Amino acid sequence: MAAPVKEEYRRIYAAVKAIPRGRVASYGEIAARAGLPRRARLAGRALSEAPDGIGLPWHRIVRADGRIACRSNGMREQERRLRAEGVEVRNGRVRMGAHGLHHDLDRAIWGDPRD
DNA sequence: AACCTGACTCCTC
DNA sequence: GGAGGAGCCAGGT
Repeated sequence: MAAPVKEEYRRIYAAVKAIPRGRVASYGEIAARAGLPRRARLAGRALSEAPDGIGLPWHRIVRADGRIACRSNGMREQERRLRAEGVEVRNGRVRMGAHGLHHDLDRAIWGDPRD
């Protein structure tokens, strides 16, 4: 028997929750981490339908180019939350090179980009 | 089923 | 860096 579609959402939420504080990831990256390659849009949809009460760090998800994707409200809030955890946001844009995932190794070698 | 839309991404110019 | 277009997948009408 096939699992309900919600299962895909659950995986995406898990991937989002796995993002460390002060770090951001793109929709595509989240989808990939959830075992759903090329489903960036699904990640976006999943987040748009995500209940607020489950402690999901939705603000750590931005577009691949580092820009905040939210069309309607939430954009301001996302920016505020990111700054609150040390992520540099400028003109609704995040420095992916500095805060993106898969930079853990670089950070260990070159040091914290925020220094 | 066709058509439209969207918290996406990539390429070209 | 912005504009246009194509590929992408899921939902709503």
